[in-house]
Amino acid sequence: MTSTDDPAGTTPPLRPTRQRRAVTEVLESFTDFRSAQEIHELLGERGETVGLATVYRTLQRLSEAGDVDVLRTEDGEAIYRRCSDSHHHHLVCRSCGATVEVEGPAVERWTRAIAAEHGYADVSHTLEIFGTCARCS
Amino acid sequence: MTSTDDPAGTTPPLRPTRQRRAVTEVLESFTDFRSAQEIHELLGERGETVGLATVYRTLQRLSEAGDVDVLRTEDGEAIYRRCSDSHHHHLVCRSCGATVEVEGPAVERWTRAIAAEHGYADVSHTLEIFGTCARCS
DNA sequence: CGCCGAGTTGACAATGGTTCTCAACCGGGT
DNA sequence: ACCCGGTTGAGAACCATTGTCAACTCGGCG
Repeated sequence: MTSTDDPAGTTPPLRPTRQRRAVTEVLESFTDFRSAQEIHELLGERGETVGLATVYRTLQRLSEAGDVDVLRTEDGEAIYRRCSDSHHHHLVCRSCGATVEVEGPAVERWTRAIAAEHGYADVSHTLEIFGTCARCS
Repeated sequence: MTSTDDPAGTTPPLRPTRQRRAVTEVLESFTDFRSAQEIHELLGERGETVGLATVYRTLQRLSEAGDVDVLRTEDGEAIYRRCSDSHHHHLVCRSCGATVEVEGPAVERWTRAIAAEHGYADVSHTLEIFGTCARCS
């Protein structure tokens, strides 16, 4: 739809720079989703100097390449995490934010089936459940 | 966690003004998701003069009240639609954006069950499936 | 019927995440 | 060592969304 195509096959070279390495390394240091700005801070704490713009650009590349998953928080912020950890979803309380991590083989199977049915390959998905927790209702 | 509480019980009165009526009417005129700005334009086309800020505020109230569903586009824009249409999810091609609407009673049941199991009430969820469509792979 | 107070509105400023710009820089093939 | 194109960083630019605040409206009351 945009110009994200790649007639040749793979995207250009992609040079392994200090900054890119730093970002992918930090991505290894946590397993949940973090915003670009948080990642930028983590880099700072590590003593790595990487421009915020670069963090955004790198994260963008990585997500295009399918190396990181991207999600949007309720207020529109983008959050990232490296792909393929124990895959799970979140059950979040709308009013107090309490979160429970849940798994469901059935859903995993279902999404794969649906995707296959429509000819989609290399499937992934995001699923968030919202509700009011016992304490808040 | 935020200040979205309501010690009294229900949110204040909520006056039925021309603007609010206009917004809910426009919401009836389409069944898919539209951005606040698009809704604002639609209002203009209808000859209704409603401030953009008011559209945002109204949409916010409506979503808090559970009268409209909110979603985030991939680039962080919020899109709205009045609730309770045939509930469905999207299967999106990562590379060309081609989208298919899919349904799955099983998932609906599963999310409700999981939520109940953890004591969460008033459940809703978001689910997006990503993959590479036949044409792109 | 006119008056009043709280809820609402609209024009505009302010926010804040994300992207763009562009000159300086760096990696690596020759 | 040299060059060229990909990369970076600082800051400006974007743009959706929210805050501000004086003017306005609804609806109950005297």
